[in-house]
Amino acid sequence: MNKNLLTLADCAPASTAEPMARAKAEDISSLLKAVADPTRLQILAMIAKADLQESCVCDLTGPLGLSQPTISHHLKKLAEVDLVEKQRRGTWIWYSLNKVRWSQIAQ
Amino acid sequence: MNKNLLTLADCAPASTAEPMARAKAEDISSLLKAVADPTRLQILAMIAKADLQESCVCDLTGPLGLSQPTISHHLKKLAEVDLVEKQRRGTWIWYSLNKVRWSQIAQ
DNA sequence: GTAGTTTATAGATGGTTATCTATTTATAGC
DNA sequence: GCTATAAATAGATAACCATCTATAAACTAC
Repeated sequence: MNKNLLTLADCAPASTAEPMARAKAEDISSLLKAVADPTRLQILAMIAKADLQESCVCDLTGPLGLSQPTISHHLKKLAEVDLVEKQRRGTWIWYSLNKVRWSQIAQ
Repeated sequence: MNKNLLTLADCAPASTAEPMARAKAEDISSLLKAVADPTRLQILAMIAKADLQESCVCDLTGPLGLSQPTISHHLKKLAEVDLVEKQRRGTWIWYSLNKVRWSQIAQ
């Protein structure tokens, strides 16, 4: 591909390099997908601001105006990519940010 | 919410703080959604590695194994959030990373 | 055990999206 | 003008996903 002249050369790839491995792209994508939801961003922000930086499901339903199963669903998505951790204490389950994971991501 | 005792107190929000504004969460989310696709990640990586760090649509179809309209669709998504810029030079349209935008995002 | 509370799961539904084929638009060279 | 090529757009389709209601599971207190 000639970038200097406006000739109609064949449009061959500019680089012979392989594209980023699909598996790696999908790995990064799955992490980003987990965060690329406005409700989950709000959940993460709420956990970060909460006392002891942890929240239970019932802390989040009211302020976010969503049902309990919906909040559970979002927390599960965040836990699947290790962005949050859960810890049961009695009746409640406390969700917190997985700081090891977050510092990894910050690279 | 009492975190020290296992009493069945009412489950009031731990913090009286408002959740992150929905509009802000949706803004961030739309940017992340644009990047949270494996094909678009591959496209960005290919542009970054290309000569002069720019690619045309036909540079990408072959290596990624996708049709021309599909690549155009993905580039449009990336352009909508200003992650890539387009510049026509004759028959081809060259896509490059919007470096101002990327450095903004790096914060 | 029963009753009450918190969270998870199952199933349904409407909206979004990644992909394709077919077509149109824009440009270059004749 | 006509032909060829690059990219965008339109329309269709299948997969995915955020949300709900209803139900189950786990735990506490009695």
